[in-house]
Amino acid sequence: MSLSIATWNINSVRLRIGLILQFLAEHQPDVLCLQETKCPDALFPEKAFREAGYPHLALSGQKGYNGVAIVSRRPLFGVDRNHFCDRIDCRHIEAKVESGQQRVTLHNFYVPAGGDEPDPDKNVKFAHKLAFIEELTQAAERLAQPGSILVGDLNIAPLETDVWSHRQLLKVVSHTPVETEGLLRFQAAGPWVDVMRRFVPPEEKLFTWWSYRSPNWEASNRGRRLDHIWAAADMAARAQGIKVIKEARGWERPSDHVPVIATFAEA
DNA sequence: ATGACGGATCTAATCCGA
Repeated sequence: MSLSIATWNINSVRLRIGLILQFLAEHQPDVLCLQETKCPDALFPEKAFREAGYPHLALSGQKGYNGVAIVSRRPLFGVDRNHFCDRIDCRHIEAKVESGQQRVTLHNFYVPAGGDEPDPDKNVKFAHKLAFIEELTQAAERLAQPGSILVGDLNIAPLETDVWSHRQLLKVVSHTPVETEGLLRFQAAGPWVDVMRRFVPPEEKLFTWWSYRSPNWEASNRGRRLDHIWAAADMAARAQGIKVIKEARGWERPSDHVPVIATFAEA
């Protein structure tokens, strides 16, 4: 038996409920963590998930922006929402799910994008992003307890091979040194294991996001790895593999992010 | 060669994403 966890920045859960149902039918993850749901909880398409076999929901949504959700085939326990940078902006939700004899804690994050200008003195959005990562680092020990998995759109591509051109993206928000070093400090503070890179060597390019603005996303392949699955050491030891569902970028009216699935052996 | 797009919102132009 195994536990499979998927993460997907869906860019509107209501607009793309059809694509989500297709993904769930094809890949049948036990749990799906969504970001950018852009949907108040009262309007979440609960019925569609229930009918697809995912009746257990943990929601933190708001109108128009941000929003995270955990949908599950298995019951969810201990749902909680953390807030960062003194804002209530629906960027974290956590829940526990039964896995063998234990309960696994899932943290689902949507880290601020950070705007265009990578200078915190000129751009308050970038300052917010850096402060958010810093607060996560302060909370790392609490978040990364044994039995924990962290997923989500972290909006940072930390390794050189996490972007199509390391050199050309060094001054582009998502791959600047202050961000990548900050994210790696947060990871080390857990410590968290980068589960995707356990299975895809760091020498190999690996992307989860391709801009809408490139008409020819597949041929030009100017992607970035912005979505991540991390695990505490005990869970990382149980990781069996990951899948990046790249074909989802080519579906009708797609999200600009694709789903990532990780599978863990049951304790 | 970082936008040529695409989403949500007080449907029209604006904010946002990264």
